Amino acid sequence: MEIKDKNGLTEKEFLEQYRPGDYERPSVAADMVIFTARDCQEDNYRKLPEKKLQVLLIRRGGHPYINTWALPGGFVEPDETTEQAAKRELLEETGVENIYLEQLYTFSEPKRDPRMRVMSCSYMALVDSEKISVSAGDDARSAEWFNVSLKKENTDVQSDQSGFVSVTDYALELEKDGEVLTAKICLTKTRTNSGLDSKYEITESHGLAFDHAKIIAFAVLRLRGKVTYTDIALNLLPEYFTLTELQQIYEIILDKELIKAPFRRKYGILAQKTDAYSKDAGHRPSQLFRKKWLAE
Amino acid sequence: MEIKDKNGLTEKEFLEQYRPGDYERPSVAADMVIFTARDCQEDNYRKLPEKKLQVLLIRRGGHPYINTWALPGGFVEPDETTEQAAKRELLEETGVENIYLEQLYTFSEPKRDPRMRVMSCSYMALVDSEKISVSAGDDARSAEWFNVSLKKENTDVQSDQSGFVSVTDYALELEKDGEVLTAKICLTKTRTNSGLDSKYEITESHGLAFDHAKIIAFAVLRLRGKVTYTDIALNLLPEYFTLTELQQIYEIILDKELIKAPFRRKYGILAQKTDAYSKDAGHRPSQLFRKKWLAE
DNA sequence: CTAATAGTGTCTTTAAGACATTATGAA
DNA sequence: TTCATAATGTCTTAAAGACACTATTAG
Repeated sequence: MEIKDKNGLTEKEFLEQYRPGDYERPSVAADMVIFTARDCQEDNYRKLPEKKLQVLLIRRGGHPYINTWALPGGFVEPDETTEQAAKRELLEETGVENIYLEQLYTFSEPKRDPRMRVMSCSYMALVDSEKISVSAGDDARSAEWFNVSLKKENTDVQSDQSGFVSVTDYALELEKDGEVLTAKICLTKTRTNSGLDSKYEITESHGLAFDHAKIIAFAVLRLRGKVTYTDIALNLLPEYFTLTELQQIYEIILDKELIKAPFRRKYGILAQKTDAYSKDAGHRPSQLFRKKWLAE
Repeated sequence: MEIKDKNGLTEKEFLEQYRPGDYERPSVAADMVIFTARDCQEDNYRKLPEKKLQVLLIRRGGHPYINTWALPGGFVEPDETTEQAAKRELLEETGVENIYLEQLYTFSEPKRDPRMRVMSCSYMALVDSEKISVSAGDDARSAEWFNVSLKKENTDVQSDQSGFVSVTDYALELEKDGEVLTAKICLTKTRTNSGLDSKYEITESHGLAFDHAKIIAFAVLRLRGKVTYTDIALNLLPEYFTLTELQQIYEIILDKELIKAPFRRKYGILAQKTDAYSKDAGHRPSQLFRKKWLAE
């Protein structure tokens, strides 16, 4: 009981005679925003090291955007999914496998790459600093970790009867050993009666290739949005950690200080007590915990 | 002060001589899950009409998947973004413009289309039923609204020291005038110590083309996830509505009953009182409200 | 009057925010 | 002993859940 189409072909026959048309197709790349959280040096032996949120960038050796910094990524091969491409790139770039990976957004502005049309299916990866340090330097390319800061600069809301337009400017700053890359991203939300337009625009970008400032800002905002209602933050911690470290992770992602007691009440459920303690801290030792992922 | 690359070319010279390689590229389509919420008939003159969440599907007239139902969508043209393609298709399919549109996910399994490689950049659109009824039938193609139901069937969690595997089965049911399309989607989350894999698989699909059951399930879950902390639900309502209608929208999205008083406390802020009232209701009339979008 | 929804009051339970107190170990 | 962090107690405030009560209309 094969169904035939208007040309009298079965599905099998149709597929055998099918030839793809010769129209223009885009290239598709998988680009990654790889985050980690790392301790900075602390001069005072009593003080805990401060943590910084970092992102991995690669120095471009050729045109376009020569000598600027870009997100790791590469083209999706014919026989792999975008996710497989991202995992492959991640392994090549950092030597790590089996880490948290989440698709972010597909950027498709026709002119985002001056060479030709390249869509970017972007991913966010989270990796703990211990894994990274093991495999650092596997690749000869100059990949470097930059401290990330994304701050809301000002918001302008104009509303009337049928909706509103809100314009928010974000300042992105990436820093490594004194080298600072900056960009400004403007998020415009236009809301009419039944209808919303959300548009990210790069208004300034220094030292970053393509539209990667936008992708990084998007990733930071996604991470910020998810951290309070998921267990995503655990992915930035090594196997054993203290509750203060867990809190530090939240603080660098949300870019604000949190109060200890309620933090532990809320997020303590993400940690499983062990009977080990931190040592040589210059103050009272802290109990070590392991990850306790939320079920769901 | 033009920077030259290793071949001594400036960026401008490089771009002028650049020729894209002749490797295989995927086609990219924009597919849409268009939701609306519509009243069903009610026999009892006293009772309020029940609302149903509906999705727009198009009957396929040719191979592959002939005579099954598919999401509206089409290929992305060389000079447009995926979002512009989605908006164009939306206008062609439903005659409506200027509605809520949100990118969902890019599906890229190499064999998801048996003809050739087609990536699907999927979008979710929300439209109020009044807009739709005006423009219904613009297109000669058989596009129809199906009632949607997505239910979690059972979850199996196996956890050990280093993580867990959770397997959840969802049953998707789409119904129109007695015609029922069904599918089962299995969501497997594999969590190892630092590492998460989320995989959607279609284990059964009757009457739906391609991997569209997966895309629809993804959209319903996204809508469910966002409805409690955004004002997204307002997009499914016409200009004037009652608070009970607002509550009905939440109930059909979340697929559970809500209690009136706390619902109004929480979501009443999304509505602006007018001095009009509903009429001919067979019971006490209700005050009409307009949308009051959240600032942010 | 009746059936059904509209609209609001309030009690209980739970969570969040803010701050204070005590404990502990290395130099 | 001192400093800085660890760990926990508790008071206040705000939100969520549950349910009850009164109001109002068409038929």
